[in-house]
Amino acid sequence: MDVKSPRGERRVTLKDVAEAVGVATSTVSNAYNRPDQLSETLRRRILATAERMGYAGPDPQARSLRKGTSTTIGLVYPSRLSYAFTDPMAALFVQGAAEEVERHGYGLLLVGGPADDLDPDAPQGAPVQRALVDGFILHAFADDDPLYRTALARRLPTVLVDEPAASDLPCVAIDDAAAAAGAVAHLLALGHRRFGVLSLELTLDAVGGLIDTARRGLARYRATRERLAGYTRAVETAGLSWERDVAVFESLDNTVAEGARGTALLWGLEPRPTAILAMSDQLAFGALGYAAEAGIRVPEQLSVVGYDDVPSAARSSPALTSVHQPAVRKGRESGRLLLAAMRGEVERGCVWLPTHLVARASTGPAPL
Amino acid sequence: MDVKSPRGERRVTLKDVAEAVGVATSTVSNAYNRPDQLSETLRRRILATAERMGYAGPDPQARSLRKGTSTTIGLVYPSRLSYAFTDPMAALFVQGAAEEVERHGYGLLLVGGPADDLDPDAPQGAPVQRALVDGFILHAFADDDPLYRTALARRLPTVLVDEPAASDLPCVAIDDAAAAAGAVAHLLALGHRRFGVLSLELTLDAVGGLIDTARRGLARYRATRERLAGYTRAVETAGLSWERDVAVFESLDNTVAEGARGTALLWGLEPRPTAILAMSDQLAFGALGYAAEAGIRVPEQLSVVGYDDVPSAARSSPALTSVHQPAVRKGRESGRLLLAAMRGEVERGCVWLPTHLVARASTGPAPL
DNA sequence: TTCTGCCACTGAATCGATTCAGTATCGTAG
DNA sequence: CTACGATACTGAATCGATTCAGTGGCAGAA
Repeated sequence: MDVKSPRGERRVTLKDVAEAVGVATSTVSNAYNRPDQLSETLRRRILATAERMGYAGPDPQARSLRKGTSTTIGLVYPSRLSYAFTDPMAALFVQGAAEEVERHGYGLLLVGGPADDLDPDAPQGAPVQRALVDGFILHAFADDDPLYRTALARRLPTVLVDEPAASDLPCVAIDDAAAAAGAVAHLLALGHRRFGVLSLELTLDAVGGLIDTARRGLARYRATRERLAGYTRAVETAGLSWERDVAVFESLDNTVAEGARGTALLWGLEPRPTAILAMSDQLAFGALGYAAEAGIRVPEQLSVVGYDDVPSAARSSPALTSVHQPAVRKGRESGRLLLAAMRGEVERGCVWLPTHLVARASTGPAPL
Repeated sequence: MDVKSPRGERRVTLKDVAEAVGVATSTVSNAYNRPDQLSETLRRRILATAERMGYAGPDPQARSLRKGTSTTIGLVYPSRLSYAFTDPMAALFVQGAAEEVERHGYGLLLVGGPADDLDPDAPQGAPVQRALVDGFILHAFADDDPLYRTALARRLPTVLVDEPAASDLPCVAIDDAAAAAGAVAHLLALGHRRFGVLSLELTLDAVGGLIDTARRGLARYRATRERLAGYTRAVETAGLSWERDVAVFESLDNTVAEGARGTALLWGLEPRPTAILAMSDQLAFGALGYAAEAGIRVPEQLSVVGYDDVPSAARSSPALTSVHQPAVRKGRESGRLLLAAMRGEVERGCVWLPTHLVARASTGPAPL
């Protein structure tokens, strides 16, 4: 009947221990949680009995219900978790968030979107509805992602990352438009006049491939939207045309393979771009990979600018020029803001983190 | 009084909704969990009322207590989480574990060791004792880590990763000794006769720096121990001396900086090693970094072999020769085994995953 | 008409702890 | 000798749901 205990032994509870020792359940509870409330001798006796009986300690679930807290914070990704972690950026962000929350005794629960190929007898409902957490960090949602509303419906303290469009919730972000414009400025200064953009997904159901000007305005992810806006502004300020001089490839996911595929398409255009603006280092690595494979010399024939500046960008060959953003700190700030919100300290407005361009060997003067 | 609701409105419960609609609580519960148990009209009315009252849905904590499950699995690291995630390997492992468990509707809770610089009024006790999970994946513990016992004391289904020494629990691992020996064999074939090892921590309280032969035998982490054994075997089989021909640097943590520091020390030895055996790619990147900085030509003057073969190893300059291990698959297998164990399917013995050496540009013939 | 079976819903027990007001005991001070 | 304050422990209420054995009503069959 009971699958969990094949031997049929019912699980030992605090009550069992209390009966065995001959004290009230409250006393056993105190033995674990408030040692000052009972004599040291009794406490030792209780703990020894518990040990002997195989009592696993106060059940976290019961405690959690009674105390009204789970000392866990939820980190929510719009996609499947396994997609979120294909980019080392994700690890850096987690590192920062973990650093902040674990210092305050909190655990970090990774929560993904609903899976499509779900095991038929898996529990129903979105993971975000079932998550045992005291607060949420919502990471880079599309404006119209239904999961976003579902998460907010939990009415828990919440922090938004890269998604300050919506509302009066605390948030953490970078000035993506300015950062993107900076990347263009760098290339303009090197004489580039024709660009290829390797874009992240624009919408929940990304189409992928080279996209027309109309679709460029449809981005539902704030970061993507802002970066495109930044590119546009910088390009047009320089007297160039966003439509004529910039080709945009929308990738289906943030992977090296997609970056390579996009670069192949962009390189096949006529006239061909002299520089690639990638929205992540993963995509940029794909560009470098395709170039190496196709015998295109970087930066002599093609310049490449990444985005994020993950640690390995400095080690690639050629070393990748990239827009640096403080990933670990982003995680830390998210955690900090959430913990503050949970203490009831309302922090209004966004925390804007600085970025800067790191010029390395993957960019150079435009070819004639 | 109630910090969570600054406006003083008590939180809305299922009972409140039931009263408002005029039905039993069980009916409201059914409206959420068993739609077939009530008429569609009543269900709609209940859901609408709940929405209007600002009911956040059945409380996960209460549900969790009642149902006796949390649909969450815990991924436990011996150190602080923020240390675990300094290596991209960690992200790949998480990716695999997440892929497997989220497909079955489970969440993934990251659990770290107890923090030292803890916030004074953080909840007491190790996070592992408070974790709201249905099972544990224990990642690369030292044999004598007390946290290990604490985790087992929870008496939950458990899977061990890189730690099959202990017991009859299901586990996932690679043949570290053979893999390490393979790295040595590659270098021997290239004519190398004098080696420097960049080792991971040997014990919970690592000392760091160059270590003597006695300490080499003290490794408490299975992976580290096995790799050292593999190096030893390969070196001695070739007629060389483990003590005379191999210097070992123990790093304090798995970072590029430590790899560089270790390489500097090894390079300063007399006679100097012609090849570096690193126990992680992070350490190996440190070796490459130091070499570049010190003007040491790789592989002409010094060969470097990494371990793990993370994706960026293929992109470094020079491209890193490394022992490949299937990190994502390791995560997947861990998840799979744990879910099986939770279903009561006992799988005996370890799952051994294959490794292979990937030779790239960072290794070459030994200098004369 | 009576019986059977189904549908839609109810009530109470239960999950395993924590909390807090309250009681008994005892040493000490007045 | 009484009163008082500590100290050590008890008992019952409570957290917010889920579950399951009922109950009543109604349609269709006998």
